[in-house]
Amino acid sequence: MQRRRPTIHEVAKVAGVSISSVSRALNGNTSNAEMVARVEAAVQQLGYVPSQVAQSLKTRHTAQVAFAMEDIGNAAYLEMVRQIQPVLRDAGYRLLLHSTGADVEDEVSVLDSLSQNYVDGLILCPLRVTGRHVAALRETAVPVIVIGLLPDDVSVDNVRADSRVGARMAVEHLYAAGARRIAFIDGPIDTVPGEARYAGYRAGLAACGLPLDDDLVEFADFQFESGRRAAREVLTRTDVDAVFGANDLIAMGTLHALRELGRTVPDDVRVVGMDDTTLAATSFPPLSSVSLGSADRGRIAAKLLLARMNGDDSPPERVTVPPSLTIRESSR
Amino acid sequence: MQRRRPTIHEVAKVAGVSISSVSRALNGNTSNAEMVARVEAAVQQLGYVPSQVAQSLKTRHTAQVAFAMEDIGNAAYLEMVRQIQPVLRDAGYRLLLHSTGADVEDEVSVLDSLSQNYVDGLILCPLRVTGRHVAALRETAVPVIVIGLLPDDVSVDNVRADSRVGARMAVEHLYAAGARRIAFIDGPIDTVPGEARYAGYRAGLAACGLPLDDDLVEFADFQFESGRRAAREVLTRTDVDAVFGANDLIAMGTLHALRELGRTVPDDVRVVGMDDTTLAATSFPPLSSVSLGSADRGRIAAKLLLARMNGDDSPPERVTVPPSLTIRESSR
DNA sequence: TTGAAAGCGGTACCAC
DNA sequence: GTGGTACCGCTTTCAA
Repeated sequence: MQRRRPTIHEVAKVAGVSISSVSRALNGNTSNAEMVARVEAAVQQLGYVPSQVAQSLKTRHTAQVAFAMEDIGNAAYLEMVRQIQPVLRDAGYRLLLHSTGADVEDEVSVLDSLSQNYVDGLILCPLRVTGRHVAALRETAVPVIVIGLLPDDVSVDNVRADSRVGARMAVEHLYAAGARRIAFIDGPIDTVPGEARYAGYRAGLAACGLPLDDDLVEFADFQFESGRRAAREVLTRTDVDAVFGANDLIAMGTLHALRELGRTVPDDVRVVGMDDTTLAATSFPPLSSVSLGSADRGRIAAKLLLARMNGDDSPPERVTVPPSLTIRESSR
Repeated sequence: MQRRRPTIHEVAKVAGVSISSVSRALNGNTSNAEMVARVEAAVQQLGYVPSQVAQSLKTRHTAQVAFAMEDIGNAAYLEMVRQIQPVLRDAGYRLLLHSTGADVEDEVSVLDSLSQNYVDGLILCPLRVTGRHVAALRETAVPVIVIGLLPDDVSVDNVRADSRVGARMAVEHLYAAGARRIAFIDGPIDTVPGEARYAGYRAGLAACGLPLDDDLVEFADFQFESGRRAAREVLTRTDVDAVFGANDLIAMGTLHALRELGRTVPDDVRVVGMDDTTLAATSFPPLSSVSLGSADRGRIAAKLLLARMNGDDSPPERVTVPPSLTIRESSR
């Protein structure tokens, strides 16, 4: 292993033709079938593979696209990846994943450098959008699609979810199922999703004519364990006949807390989660969950990016993917 | 956006020096502090970012590493990614993920082309190892680390789990807990893990003095739904007091099948899974599972690869990470 | 120290 | 149709 790779010159020598002819034959820019055959024989014999680095330098095109997100371990991003990957692969692009690790500086540096290097396009899921993000977005050398909220004055293609409406849907569904004391376990209130989901929860209560009771609300950090703790807190503190968890992990923690407290689901307490990850379908009982359309957002972003990389220069698009509720046993 | 990027020539012109000097200043190969300052000012002013493509062509070094696996959605691979990513990033490499989609052709083509292009190294998790894999492995232009089983005569660094021993541990644990009719829901028998786990299951039975009963064995495809179906099959076909699922998804499917059939866990039937993913801890009841050390394997593979890329040419290593069993309620 | 120039491995234009 | 050659943007000798 680790042998030096043959170059186009060696292929040319073996085939007894010029490098121009080799290049043409390899790229289908010749009509001489015999030439193609000779070149291919030489390629075969040498095990030649064109250097994509050299091709990129010349063609200014890397056949790579980056997807930068907070954490590849997050199920929602994972779902996006699974949608983005095939779309881009079919179009001949490799996908490069970049976990920013929730670091804003790192995110900006991805924009600054990654976006200008080695990729033909970038899909970015920013946690928060800072002034530096905006500045960097204006300077990028390649098309960028942002998944998530973006200030209105930034003219970049943008695909967003609507977790506010999604949260409201969850509350209205629980109300329709008969619940009147609907608890809410949110993520951190100082994050974009945490804040939007809380707003949606309040909107849902208002729409149903229910009062906002602070005893029914608790904040966790979008993880299973902290969700369980927060749920225990609320469940022992006040009367509850339904719990809406701000994501599926929190809802799963809630299911465990309920079980520990001897409450049954959905008879005593109904539960709804959010994100509709695979966790929801495999939990016991299967968890109702509001999907924010991660898969759709990923697919749409990929297609949008593809169009931009193909030279589409119509005005920036702003797509909002509507949420949808999947009702399973936990709230039936 | 989409402005043309400045090149080193423009920086040189603005700074009033030659491109050689710019290059030197940027790479710390000069001792003239004033020169560095002038160049940096020009860089700042122009927003210059060196083209990594051009650098790579010259230096034959891309600062990229690929990790090719079956499906990034699989929790075990995800865990590897989370370990590999930081190790490589700290060493200045970007990680490129490639989901092969369980397609052998695709896997080989990754070896053939990706390994020779655009990356300085490759970590590969092959599902099956074919003759073509072996041939491709001998030809690679960059270091490759294989995670998973590899024929002994292939001299490539190899980090492996021991799912055979892991499966045996599961069976012995279930036997010790009192089970005598231990069913096994395997993945496809023609995959490396499927085969190894089956062998481990048989070894476990033998060690416990239990007979091998074909009625107790069923094959699924490592997914939740097919695991559930296969479990139903076995559970309705014969007498069972324990089920060992070849991965956590299959075991989760088994838990659901048991519930549908009105059997309780662990009282009627004990269940053990494999891979010890986050699913195991959040399931109901929490699932006992054999960890194959995915995180460790990922970390070790990354470090091995780093060493190889740094020129380490000692004989190929073969590391085996031992399995470990985490006992939770499902088999208590 | 600094600048000129020769590549790295391709592509594509240009004469022939 | 084919081969010679000028780049792509950078690094790195080599002289000055």
